[in-house]
Amino acid sequence: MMNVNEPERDTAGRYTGNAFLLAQIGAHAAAGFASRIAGLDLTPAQAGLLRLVAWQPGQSQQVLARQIRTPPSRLVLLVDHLEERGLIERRRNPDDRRHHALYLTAAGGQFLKSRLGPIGAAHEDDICAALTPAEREQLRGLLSRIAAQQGLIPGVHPGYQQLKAP
Amino acid sequence: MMNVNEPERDTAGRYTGNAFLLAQIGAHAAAGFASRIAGLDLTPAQAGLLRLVAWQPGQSQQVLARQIRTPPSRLVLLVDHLEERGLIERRRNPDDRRHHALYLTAAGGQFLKSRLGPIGAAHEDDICAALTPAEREQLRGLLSRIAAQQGLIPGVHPGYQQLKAP
DNA sequence: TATTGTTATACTCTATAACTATA
DNA sequence: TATAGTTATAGAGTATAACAATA
Repeated sequence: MMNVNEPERDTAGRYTGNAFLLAQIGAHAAAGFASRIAGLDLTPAQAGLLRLVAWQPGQSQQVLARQIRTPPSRLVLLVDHLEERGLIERRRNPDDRRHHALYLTAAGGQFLKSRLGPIGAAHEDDICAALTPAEREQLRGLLSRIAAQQGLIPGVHPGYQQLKAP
Repeated sequence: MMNVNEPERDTAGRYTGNAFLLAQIGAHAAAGFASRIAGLDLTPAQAGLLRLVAWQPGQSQQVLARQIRTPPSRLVLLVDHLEERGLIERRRNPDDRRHHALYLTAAGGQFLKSRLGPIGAAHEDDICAALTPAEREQLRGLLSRIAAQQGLIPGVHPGYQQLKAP
């Protein structure tokens, strides 16, 4: 068995451990997705927020900002863009008028279903082109367990915020 | 079987396809690695370049810049930092004095082996904590095939450059 | 004139901090 | 006084373009 103190390397000495492959393929997948949705005038962060609002309608901006680990000031700009396009809307909470609850509009729901959905499916199919359906399921199982063990929130992609060294 | 035109979602409607999981876990792994090597005063890009020079000694900056898809002007700063620390060195090519060939120094080789290596191994072990040794091998097989099919260069992590829409 | 490496400039993105309004 | 959201400012990081040396 391989020495656990040495990272895996191929015959040319290049590092090919799972962590490296995940980072490499993950960046590739993220870049590919960004490229696909650029035609929709959306950044990955905006698309992620749109999905988040769809899953959790009525949340305040503060709550959402904490979930994706981004400063509230950045969230404002993301929300601005989506609201200007009519995909989501801010509604003032009558009980506490400081809060802006976010909701998906009808157009936003339609956009999510007819535009973003197919793009996500095509992207998924492209990334997994090398694998059989059974292998894709197998991969999902392994990745899901890693994500759960690492404490990642399902469906929530934190913007690449830099982590302070402890 | 699942409709291939619909992305995979969990019971709460959250997107959990392989492409999303790869991007999510990949960003998490990259951030974790960045955090680990921050104590060594290295960025991921600098660490990647250091490894690249170790694998391919004597290459010109132009060639290396093309490989990691970064502008030559950015490479200059990365090389500057590594050279100031004595980990790599520029040598003028006597045949064509325009070229600066890059080589690992003895200190650089030592650093790679005794500092970066153990950190990479510990990181690998952390990311794969949820999996058995057999499952880690299984994952490596699946990921390697995806990387090959997607045309990713083994061991080369392109800095997160933005891809222009086609 | 073309190419390598470098430097200079400008731009984008993000975070920090000040500000307004509500409570 | 404290909190939600917003706006303003500043900083880091990166790319584009100008530049100097060499061919």
